[in-house]
Amino acid sequence: MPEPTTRRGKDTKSRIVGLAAALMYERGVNATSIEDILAASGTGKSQFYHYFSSKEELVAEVLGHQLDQVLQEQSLFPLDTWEGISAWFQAMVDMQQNQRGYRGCPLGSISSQLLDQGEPLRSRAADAFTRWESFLGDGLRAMQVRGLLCDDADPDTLAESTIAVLQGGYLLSSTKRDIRPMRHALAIALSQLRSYAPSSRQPR
Amino acid sequence: MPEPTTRRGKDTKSRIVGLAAALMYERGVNATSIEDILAASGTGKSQFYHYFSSKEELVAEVLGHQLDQVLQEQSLFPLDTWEGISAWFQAMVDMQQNQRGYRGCPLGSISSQLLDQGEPLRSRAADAFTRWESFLGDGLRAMQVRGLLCDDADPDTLAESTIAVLQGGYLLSSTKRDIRPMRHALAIALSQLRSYAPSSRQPR
DNA sequence: CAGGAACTGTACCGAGGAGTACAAACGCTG
DNA sequence: CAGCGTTTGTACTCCTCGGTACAGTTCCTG
Repeated sequence: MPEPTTRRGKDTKSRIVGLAAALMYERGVNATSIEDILAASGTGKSQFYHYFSSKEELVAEVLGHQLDQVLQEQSLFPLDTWEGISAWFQAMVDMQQNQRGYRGCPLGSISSQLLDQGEPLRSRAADAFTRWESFLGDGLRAMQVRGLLCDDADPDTLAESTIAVLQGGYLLSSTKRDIRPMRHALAIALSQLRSYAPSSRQPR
Repeated sequence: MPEPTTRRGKDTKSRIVGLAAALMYERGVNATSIEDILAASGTGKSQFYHYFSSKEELVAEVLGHQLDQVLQEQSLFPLDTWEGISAWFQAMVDMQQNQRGYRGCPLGSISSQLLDQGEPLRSRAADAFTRWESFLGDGLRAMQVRGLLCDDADPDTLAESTIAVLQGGYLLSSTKRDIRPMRHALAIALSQLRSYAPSSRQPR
């Protein structure tokens, strides 16, 4: 629990979190032992328990790390234009199929594994999703101000639904090792958003 | 691996699978030990290893059991009418919030936990989803024949997308312990389906 | 160049869980 | 009722993994 003060300490701790995130993303949270992480990061147990009181605490930090990753990737796209959103969707499809090899959403896959891990972790996962959504919600709000989105659209609800649909696509695509469910899910999400564009005014 | 021949044997095996399914659904696959299952079902280890060669084989059977449950629930609704689909969606929302206490989709939650459990289980989960989808796909095809769905709609793709959106709703709602994401996701799924109804003919 | 705090190495402990051994009991068939 | 395959009870082994103990090293500060 003591935060590292020296450069060396900070480096060690962040190396542990980074490697833990990568391994847990690949193999799953439960299938990743502390010792795996320490071996991969070239550190010893005493370092680990110097910075983390338990595995649970590590998982909490990994969750935050994954959220940061997701937000960082997302910040490459201007989520306050239709083109930006389309590009973001397309990029997620490309990554899932190429770099990621159908391993799912970096945030979603870990979150789903925390549902049965007791209360503190579950609510942290919920917070992570909410923060992700508010990023997208902010973009949608900006579009609303500029008249790209109807005034009666609720940006936060739209954002939440979009992330939900996205997660469903990730799950099916990971399970089937087939990019199509994700592509179709994102197409649905986009058409849902677009149905709130003032031009294509359909009654819902 | 020997299938039980006597009534007593069949009963024991199915009791094990049923209890295992319930416990794994509640606590997660990894958090459910063989001994937990045996204690709950009042059986001993020798029975277990008489009927299953490993925990992995048990999990495979549990997956099939959950698929059966889902298909059985679903068969209560006529999935070849708009009313039937609406009622089915509504029932899932109600169950998730009441009986199930936000524990997710009986099939989806276990499937997501099998992604990192190696190849045989992952592909079995994929098959389970596919079989679920074809159930819905059959209903949509029937609607198509009766003119309730456009001819240019692809029932199987629509079914897959619907299940994907549904899973995303389940995940967000379980994580947040809030029924709204699931309700909104299902609303999106329904409006997506309805957009293929001949009456409300919008270009996509 | 002390001296102490931050950091690191290594050996160990205890719990739990998957899987095995082996013997006993059941129940159908002849 | 004798015999044999099916089913069941119990005790045990082996191993992994989270967590602890304790000693050693680094490195900044005065």
